[in-house]
Parts: sequence; C-alpha cells; structure tokens
Amino acid sequence: MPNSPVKLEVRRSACCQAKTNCADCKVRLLSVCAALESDELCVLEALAKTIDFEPKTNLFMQEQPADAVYNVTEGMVRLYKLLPDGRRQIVGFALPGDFLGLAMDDHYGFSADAIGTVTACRFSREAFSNIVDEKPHLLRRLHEFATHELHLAQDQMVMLGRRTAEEKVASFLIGLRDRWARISGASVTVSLPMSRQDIADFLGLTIETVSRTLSQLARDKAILVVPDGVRLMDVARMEALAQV
Amino acid sequence: MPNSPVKLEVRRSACCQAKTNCADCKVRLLSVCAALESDELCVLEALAKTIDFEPKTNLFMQEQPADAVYNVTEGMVRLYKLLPDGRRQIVGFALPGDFLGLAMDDHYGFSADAIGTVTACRFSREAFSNIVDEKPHLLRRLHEFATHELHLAQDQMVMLGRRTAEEKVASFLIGLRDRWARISGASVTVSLPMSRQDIADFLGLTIETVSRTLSQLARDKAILVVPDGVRLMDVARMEALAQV
DNA sequence: CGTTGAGTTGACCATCGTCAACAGGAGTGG
DNA sequence: CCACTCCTGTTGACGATGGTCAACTCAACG
Repeated sequence: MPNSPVKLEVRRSACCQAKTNCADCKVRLLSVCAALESDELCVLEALAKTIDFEPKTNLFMQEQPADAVYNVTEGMVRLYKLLPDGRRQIVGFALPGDFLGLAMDDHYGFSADAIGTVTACRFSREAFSNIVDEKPHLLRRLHEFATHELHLAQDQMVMLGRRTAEEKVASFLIGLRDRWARISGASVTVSLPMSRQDIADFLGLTIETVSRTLSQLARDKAILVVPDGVRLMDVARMEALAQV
Repeated sequence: MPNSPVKLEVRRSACCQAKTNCADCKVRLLSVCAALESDELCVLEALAKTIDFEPKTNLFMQEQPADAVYNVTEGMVRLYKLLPDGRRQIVGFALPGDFLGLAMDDHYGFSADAIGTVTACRFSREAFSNIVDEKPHLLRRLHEFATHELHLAQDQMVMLGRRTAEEKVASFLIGLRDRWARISGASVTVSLPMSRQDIADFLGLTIETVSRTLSQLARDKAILVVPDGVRLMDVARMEALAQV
C-alpha cells in the first residue's frame, strides 16, 4: 500500500534573524520558557534567534546532525518520518508554544517543514544543552514536555491502531480544536492549514478516504467544510466519535 | 567488572517485599539507576521494594491515581489503553531495565499487566519524586528514557499507520530480537511470552491476521514457529521487511 | 484561456476483518 | 485411563472497510 512519495522542496528559508524579545512573547507561558524567571530569561534571550520560515520550507531533516532546537512561536510545523519507498507518517503537528528538540539524540529523529509561514526561536543545541545543565527546573520543564508528548504519542497509537476512518477524522478535528483553544481561545471553527495529504499521512489513511469522510460528515450535518478549515456543527456527535 | 550476573534465581511469592540489593541488580546498567553513584544507590535502595507479580496480574490500571513507579527487573509487562467499547491498543511491552512511570501525571496513562512472572522495583511516587528533585543527573537520565520512549512511540506510529500486516509482524519480531539482545545477548530465537491477541493489539491487527501472517512467513521459510516464540530462519528477508 | 495542483467523486478491488469450524494441550473428574 | 471442558491458536469462506486508479471540478496563476 505504498503512498504517494513526498516530493521535498528544499527551499532555503530567508533566515530573517530579528532581535528576540521574550518578555513580549505571546506563547511564553505555554512554552518551555515558562520555567524561567525574568533574569534567566535574559540569558536564554541572548542565545535565541528569532527565525521566520517561508511556507513549505524545511526546518530540519531526519538523520541530519541535530545542531539546533526550536521553540515555535507562530504558524504550524509538520513533523514526519519517511520510509525508504516514500511512504510517509506524520508524527505530529507543532503549534505555537511547542518545542522541537525532544525526540532526538545526536541526529533528528524526524523531519520538520513549515506549513504556512512559521516563526520560531532557534537555539544552538550546545548552548541550550549547557543552560539546561545549569537550570534543573528548566530540565524539569523539558521533561514535563517530553512526558506530555509521550501521552499524545500513545493516544495517537490508539487512533492509528484501533479506530475507523470516521473516528480518526473526528478525533483529529476535536483534538486540533482543543489545541487551538489553548492558544487562541475556544471556537467551533477549526483551522486546517495543512493539506489533505498531510491529514491522511497523520491518520494513516489516503487522501481520498479523508476527503470522502469529510464529505460524509458534512452530508450528515456534523461539520461544514469551509475554506482552510471546518466548522463543527454537531459538536456532541463529533465528540462522541472522538471519545478519547 | 560491572557484569557478574548472579545465577541465583530466587522465586518469591506475590507481593513478598524482599530486601532489595541494587549492587547485584542484573539490569542496573540498563536502567535509570545507572545514573547513580554507589552511595546514592543506597538512598534509592532504601526506598525500593522488590515485588513479584504472578502471571496475568495487574500492576496498575489506567486512570488510577499514580502513587508508584516501577523498574522492571525480570519478565515482561504489557502496557495498554482501552477504548470505552473494549477495543484495546497495546502501547508497549516493558522488558527488564524498563521504567514505568514516565507517561503519567497524577493518574496512570495506561494499564499494565504482568505477562509471565514479573519482578520489579517499586518506589512510592512521592519519595521517588523527592529524590529526583535532589539529583539532577537522575532527572537527566529519566529525561533520556522519556526521549527514548518517544522515539519508540514515533516508530510505532509509522508501523501502525503505514505498514502492511507482513511488515508489521516482521518489524515486531526484529524489534523484539534487538531488545532481548541488549538484555540476554544476541539470538535468532525470539521469545514470545505474550499471546497472539497481545501481538494483534500491539500491531493494530486481529488475532487471525497475526496467525495467518506468521503461518505465511513460516511457509516461506523466513521463520520457524516454535513453542512460545519463533526462530528467525531468513534473517536478511525479515530485516528487509522490517526496514526501520 | 491554457496549465497546474489541490480536492472531490465514482468504479473497482485487495487487504484485512468477521464469523465459524476445527485442532491440540492443559486441567478436571469419573 | 478416558471423557470432558476450556483455552489458545490455526485455517477457511466470505465480506466490508478503506485503497487504487481515473475522471472531473475549481481556483490560482501565467
């Protein structure tokens, strides 16, 4: 069941490196940085470089030496692993506040692409590692994040292994709604900046099945497909299908 | 010098809390405890209780208050999540050296059952948490473990989402062979103490498909099904199917 | 306007699930 | 020792879910 091989545009981002201002950071309290006092924040701030990534550009590739970690502040990043024959599994979507650099040792364990325009704080791995050694509470925060990721990963296993296409799609939409809620407040409209192919590769389905399932849910008046997203019409029905 | 495996197999009855002797622990260097110096080990040793679990007994249940963490020293534990309607997804098998207590906050994120007889070191969560607060390098070690778990979880997502039944089974066998190798040395015979149902629930398949796939691999002379395990006959073929 | 790429829909099909029968081993009791 | 049940695992027949292939629409863009 080979999936359409992913063609990887290796566009270099126009690395605009602005002065970072953590105090004004919109996602600070959601991110790993929440562990830090304001004086410590200055230390981190000195190490951070704010980088904008253009849509469809690559942050890093699986198997590359992991020389940097990132804290996403704006936009959405797809994280994925490729099989030798081109089949792709998206292991997660990173949203503002998410930290990239947990599931890696010397080399990145997955690839990461900006979906739309993405802004992220970049830290050299070495510098970040040093500061973590000096601040146990930052390490603790990092560990909390890793633990949370592990939770999500295990929920995703249940999703991939034991749920039907309809349940997968509903669960995906509800899950994304809840994650957006933490960032920009509750809403019945779920923004879907990623392509159908991305959704399919996240849910272990094909693009056709995702499309058909969304159409069916729309026909059943459970959702309304709108440009770049869906509006949840029958929230109870969708939550029942998603039943975590 | 570190590895003088003690051959004394002492079978204790269920819930018999014996004196723990970390210095002799067969899996110490594989486990989180490897982070500790011998004097620190004594502190941990005082907190640990060695517990034996009879086959098919439960270590803890999903949603229960997480009042203890465990370090498996012998046997195999299945970790699983249940959906309300009874569908089950096994999120992992814990082997000697594995630590249970990463993917949890106040409540366990999954259930855990002993498959055969299991021996584990039990720590009260509070006491363990306190010692972690005092020993940053133990926290680091814990974080390394979490990171490793996350890696495995992401590989499992690729497995569940993008591999065929044959690839899943081959990958499972090769993966288990490699994990056993760390513990008891390399071998072409892979011990399978878990049931077919467990394998199915780990791979997102049914018991029938697992059975059929094993039979087919045996017919192809890639494996030989033996009591409580399989012998890998065509290792190259199996590794090709498993292609990580 | 033609081209391209994303998304939708339909027809068909294969992989894997469902249902059912059967085999073999362990335990029990006569 | 056999008869019986129970349990796990295997195998076969059949079917459904979701994949494959292809045609089509539509918007963006030259």
